[in-house]
Amino acid sequence: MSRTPLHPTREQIELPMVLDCLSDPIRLAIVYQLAQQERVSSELCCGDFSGLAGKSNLAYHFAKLRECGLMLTRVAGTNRFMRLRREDLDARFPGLLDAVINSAAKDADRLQLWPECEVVQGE
Amino acid sequence: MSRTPLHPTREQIELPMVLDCLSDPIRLAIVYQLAQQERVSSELCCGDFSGLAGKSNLAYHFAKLRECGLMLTRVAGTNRFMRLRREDLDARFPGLLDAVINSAAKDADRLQLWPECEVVQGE
DNA sequence: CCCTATGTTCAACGTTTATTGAACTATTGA
DNA sequence: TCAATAGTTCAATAAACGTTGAACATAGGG
Repeated sequence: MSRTPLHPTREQIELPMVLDCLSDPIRLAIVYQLAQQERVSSELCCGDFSGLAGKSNLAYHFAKLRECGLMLTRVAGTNRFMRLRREDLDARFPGLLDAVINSAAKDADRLQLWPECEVVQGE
Repeated sequence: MSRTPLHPTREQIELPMVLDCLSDPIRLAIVYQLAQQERVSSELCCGDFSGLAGKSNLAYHFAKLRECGLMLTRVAGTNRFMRLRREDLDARFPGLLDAVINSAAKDADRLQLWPECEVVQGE
């Protein structure tokens, strides 16, 4: 198990890859939930997304999100804590992430985004 | 040849499909060039994109762009004139199209977007 | 009326993608 | 030390995707 997963530098983040990454419903849901966590400046770990797909399938989507530069993974013991690369994304593509997240929020029921049901944390 | 291609209604436009459509470099270039034409409120026809790919490949991408609700095709004689569905997209996903187009403009060289070279019109 | 220009449709192809379960690695706590 | 927990990696599969060329449809100009 590699200790610290590879992430692209800010300048290596490419628009088509980001859009492709966001176009998958499961990955969009992950990004959406991470965006909700931003507001309380906390992180989520893999297990918090178990409502979206199976473990190995989630690992696949996490890798995609990491490789395209959308999120950052921090290894802490047996957990992986994740957060959006907000600053890098806003610098490279101003307004894009917010537009996507707000659009997703508008269609939350259609996209089956119910973060408040899945994300239970705080204990 | 069907007289008027099918387009989704405004409400049928889905975020993941739009993002997926925009994630292909050729389609992103098409959308980018259509956005440039918006500013002089004119349309482009298929032949104007011949620098991007072969005819049948372009037809494939045009169909995708139409089916996901990104653009509108108007049949006029032997030509097809196309334009962005700006109003519908802004209504469904506020700020998204502009964010994508501005981000693409920032990376114009990396994405090989050179509309002023390809799009020669006005005669 | 034919010929040309414009664009679509179709079949074929190789590639990439998402999803699954099983095997694996690493860390923590008893 | 042993077992449980958290997550990754791998191989296999089926579906979707992008690209190509050939055939086709349609409209307009000589």
